[in-house]
Amino acid sequence: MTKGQLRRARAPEDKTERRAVILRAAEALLRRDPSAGFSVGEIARRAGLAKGTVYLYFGSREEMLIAVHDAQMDELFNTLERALSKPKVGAGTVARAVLAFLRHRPEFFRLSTSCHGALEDSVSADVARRHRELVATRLTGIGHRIETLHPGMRPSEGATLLKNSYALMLGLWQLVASPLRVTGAAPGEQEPAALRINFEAQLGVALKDLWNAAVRRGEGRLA
Amino acid sequence: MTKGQLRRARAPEDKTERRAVILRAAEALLRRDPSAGFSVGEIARRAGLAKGTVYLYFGSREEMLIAVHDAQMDELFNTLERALSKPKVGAGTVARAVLAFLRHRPEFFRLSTSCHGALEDSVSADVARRHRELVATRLTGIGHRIETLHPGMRPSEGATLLKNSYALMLGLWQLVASPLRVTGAAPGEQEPAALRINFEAQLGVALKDLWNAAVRRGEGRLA
Amino acid sequence: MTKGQLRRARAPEDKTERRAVILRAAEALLRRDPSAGFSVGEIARRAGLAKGTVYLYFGSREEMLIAVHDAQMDELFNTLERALSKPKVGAGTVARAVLAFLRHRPEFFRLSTSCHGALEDSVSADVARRHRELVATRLTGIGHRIETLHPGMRPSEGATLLKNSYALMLGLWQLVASPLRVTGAAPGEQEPAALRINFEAQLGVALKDLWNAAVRRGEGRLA
Amino acid sequence: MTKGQLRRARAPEDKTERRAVILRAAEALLRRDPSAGFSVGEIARRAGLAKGTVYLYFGSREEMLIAVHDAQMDELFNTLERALSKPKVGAGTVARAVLAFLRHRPEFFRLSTSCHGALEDSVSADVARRHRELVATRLTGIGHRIETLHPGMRPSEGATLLKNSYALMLGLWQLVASPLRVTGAAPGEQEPAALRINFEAQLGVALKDLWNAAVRRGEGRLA
DNA sequence: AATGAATGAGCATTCATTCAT
DNA sequence: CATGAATGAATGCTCATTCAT
Repeated sequence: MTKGQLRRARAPEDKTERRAVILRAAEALLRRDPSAGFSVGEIARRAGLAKGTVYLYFGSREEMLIAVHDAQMDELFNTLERALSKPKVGAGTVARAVLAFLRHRPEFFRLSTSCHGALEDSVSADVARRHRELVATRLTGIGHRIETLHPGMRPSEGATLLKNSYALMLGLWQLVASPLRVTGAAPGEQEPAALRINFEAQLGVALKDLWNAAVRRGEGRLA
Repeated sequence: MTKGQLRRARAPEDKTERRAVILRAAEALLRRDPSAGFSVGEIARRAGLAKGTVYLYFGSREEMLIAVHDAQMDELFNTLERALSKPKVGAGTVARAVLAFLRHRPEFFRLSTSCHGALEDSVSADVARRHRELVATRLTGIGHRIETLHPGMRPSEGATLLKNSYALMLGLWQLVASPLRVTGAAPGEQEPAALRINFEAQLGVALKDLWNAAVRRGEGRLA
Repeated sequence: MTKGQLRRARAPEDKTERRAVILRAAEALLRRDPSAGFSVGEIARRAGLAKGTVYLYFGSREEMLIAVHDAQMDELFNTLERALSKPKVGAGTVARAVLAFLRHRPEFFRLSTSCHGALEDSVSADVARRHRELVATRLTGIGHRIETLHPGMRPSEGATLLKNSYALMLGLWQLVASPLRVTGAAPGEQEPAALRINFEAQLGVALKDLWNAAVRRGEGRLA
Repeated sequence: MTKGQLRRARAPEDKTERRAVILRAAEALLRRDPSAGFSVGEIARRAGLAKGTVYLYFGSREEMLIAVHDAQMDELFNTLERALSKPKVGAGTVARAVLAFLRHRPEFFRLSTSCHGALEDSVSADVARRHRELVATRLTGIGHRIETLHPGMRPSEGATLLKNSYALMLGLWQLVASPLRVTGAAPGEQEPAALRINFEAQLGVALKDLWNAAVRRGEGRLA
């Protein structure tokens, strides 16, 4: 008495597609329902698959989360690369690009945080390594591009700048952006002013500070 | 079926002490055993108490975690204040102070991350508010101190600088510091170079960039 | 650091009073807060005593509940005796008296039900016996009175009539009276008509049926 | 860590059967071991299933109890219907049928009492409604049958009679029947005579009283 | 390949009862 | 006598994972 049962994925491309369906469902769940813990069961339901099927494509719940995260990071890196190809790039351009990305992927940092936990305990060394290599490769690549744009920069300073920028965003999000939609905030209740900041504005300014400092350091060496 | 049973905490000081014992146990668990999920049972065991006893001092597991976090944040803020009272403070001084703190509290950011999750769902609005107020108060206070040290700074720019600094640390930790002790890292296995950075060095530089940029902005206004 | 600590009950009458205070608190709790399970802690709180103190006066939670129940049964029996002393008693008089009692002791049957469970498992044979003897004594006494009023009745038929009456009330309450205030009954939601009866009216009629049948049986013998 | 693991219930009939297995286990537990609280764990053990499996078939412990109760009520109602189809039915026939039922389902009223409590707090409004509708439907149906048998009866008087009968049984059971098997009744120990009644005899007489009174009321109207 | 029933370890939480103070 | 801190067994429930079909 099997139910709707999707067409079986026989060809490799079908399998890739099936994998993607699951990832999309996971992403959507993360985005849509912040509270309802992302259980495998719920993800399967949204993907229109049975729970067991998910395990044909992912070794564990955590691997799946990491796969979603990897895909999103890839998107983010692509966004960055596009931004950096524009003429007259500066911290402003980059910040705008990133913020646009975040607006469409509001779950990005939540997921990032979850994955970080997963990488710590429940994931095979292999999966963890693959993930880190992906990040490293892209960081280095884009870092080089930045170094090219700013001749005085030393090798790896570009990647460092990127890491700092990413860190700033992630930390800032955790510190201030997310609490805004917290705990059914009694109507009329307010965040303390010291925390009630404009995530985007503050991020923009801080990114510029990091970026300009790095650029200037490079220019200093040239002079 | 009484076991060892600690001396009963009758006087208020005793109770405060008992509370502290639990918090210390939780802290230690967090620090020592990164994998073993911090269950109430395990914390109680380490505190030498029965599980039920913990619930005499904390309304729920999450409240307890938040209390640990609050205490650690307080420590961090105190560290900051001490650093800021020194003559000739600069980003370097602050960075050194913070790094020293983190070396003794390596679990700090893991806990911070956990609490962030807890604040999102499982905690009473009241507890959440109290926590945020604590943070806000200290941020504002220390922010003022910074503003005083740098006359050109505008009100709240000090707190903003602090938040950015905190965010940077938190994000950087999540990005690079913690993975270093991951999953029984197969001996000989190496982090990709692009990630295998010196957390402390990078944090120091980035903090300085943020700090100097803020200071300079202030000085610009004075001139 | 003992708190308000009531004056110690030294004299026997003080002890009796202390016992009564606890019973009253338990009763009030039962009456007022139908949901909040009657925990020993809550009862102690309402009595203005510490939990341990309660255990000085009652061997266990169940003993306490039974004591409350015994007291209430005594009241009910007194009510009955008063009703039976009136001229021209009939089922109507009795029913009215009982219903008046229930209106002031709406928790009566809930408690009765609880105690029944307690008697089954968690109470010492001694306490159970004492309880049953109390009931038996009063039933027999009042039964005799009824038999006196209706000359044709055989010995013990009075008590039997009483037991049937009590049973009818108890069962009817459980079947229909209590559900009326159930589960936040969605506004507009209605009990099925077959259940939505008037407890008092139905009880009145049924009691009369039992009563008249018994009386008539007696009269038949006389004729 | 798979144990014996029953054959999986794939077809709907299998699932129904599995559900029934659980219900039977719960029933048996209720019947056999009056003391051992009916925990979900124990029921699962007796059903030869894992705890989690039970939750595939019932939303909560209370839902399960209510399901058992519903099934037993259904049985009782069927018994009643059968009794009422016999020629020359009277209270005696009905009483005998019911008593036969109770002899095979001695746990019936204990469960009834438990469910009553559950319906008050811990059950979803939906489940509660479904239960009450079941009862209402059957009561009305059988009530009609009674009304048909006794032409003078008014609509709903049949159902009322049923409710009174049920109430009488339930109350009588609670008052006298169950205590008989109490707390390891010290050998030689006796119930007080006033309580040591013959449940069946007393119930039979009282039911007849109620029944005859109702019937007579109808006949009175016809005359 | 896909399914989804079954599993069972894991965990937070409650509360009657005890006993040191 | 009174207190209330401490206890810890008991229990309902979740959910990632497995595997028979």
